[in-house]
Amino acid sequence: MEFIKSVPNRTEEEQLDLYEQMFSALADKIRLKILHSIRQSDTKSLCVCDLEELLELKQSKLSYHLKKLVDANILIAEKHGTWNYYKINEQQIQVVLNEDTCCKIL
Amino acid sequence: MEFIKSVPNRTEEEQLDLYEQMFSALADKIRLKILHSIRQSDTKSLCVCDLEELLELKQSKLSYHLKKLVDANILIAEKHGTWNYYKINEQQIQVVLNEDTCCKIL
DNA sequence: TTATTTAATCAACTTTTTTTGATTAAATAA
DNA sequence: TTATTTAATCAAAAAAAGTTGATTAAATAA
Repeated sequence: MEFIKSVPNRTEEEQLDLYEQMFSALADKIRLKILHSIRQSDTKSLCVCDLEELLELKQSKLSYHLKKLVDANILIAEKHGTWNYYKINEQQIQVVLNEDTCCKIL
Repeated sequence: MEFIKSVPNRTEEEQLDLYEQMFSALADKIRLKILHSIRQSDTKSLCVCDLEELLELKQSKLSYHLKKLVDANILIAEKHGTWNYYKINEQQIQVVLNEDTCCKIL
């Protein structure tokens, strides 16, 4: 439960933290490939086991990288039964990248 | 893995390397502050000693971070006598960021 | 109930990145 | 010439990020 409190504007330091986290999340080939794979998928959403096959990476490694992207709010996780599906948070990615750049990269 | 070829004659793996390097260069508070300082300066160009004063960082640390930005082609170095001036390579930064994002961040 | 599947998390380890003070080099001034 | 200034580079240490196989938990199937 979140109450609307007088949340002060983000300080510059907090803003910097945010951008640093976003860029860090994008600064890795595996994570760029994950985003690209999700982008190109039919449902715009993939589970860990899909990515395991597609990228030929082991589960624990994928979970590690997925967490980085979720923490940066670039991916959103949705649980369906035993599966955990990940989709791109388009709004968040556009905080940093414009649509063109986005298309070019992901 | 298919990327729209903005830069011809590069393999997909090379493209990924390039974006990884760009994002890595931006994924650091000190380096974002360096870019911001240069952006806000009168001449859009600063030397190491200017940055030493502005950001209160020691010379060797600054040189390390400036090198990262130069290697990623985000900064351009110009030697004038004993001084080394750094300016932003606007074209390169726009490979990743659009103008709005650029203004928002730097 | 137990067995299986999916995926997060953990701890140990490896690799990469960053920091630090010292050294070096190049340009200029005395 | 020597001294000074500016800044790159180096090597050692510290810190952070990434990898790995094992364990755990939660959902579902048998």
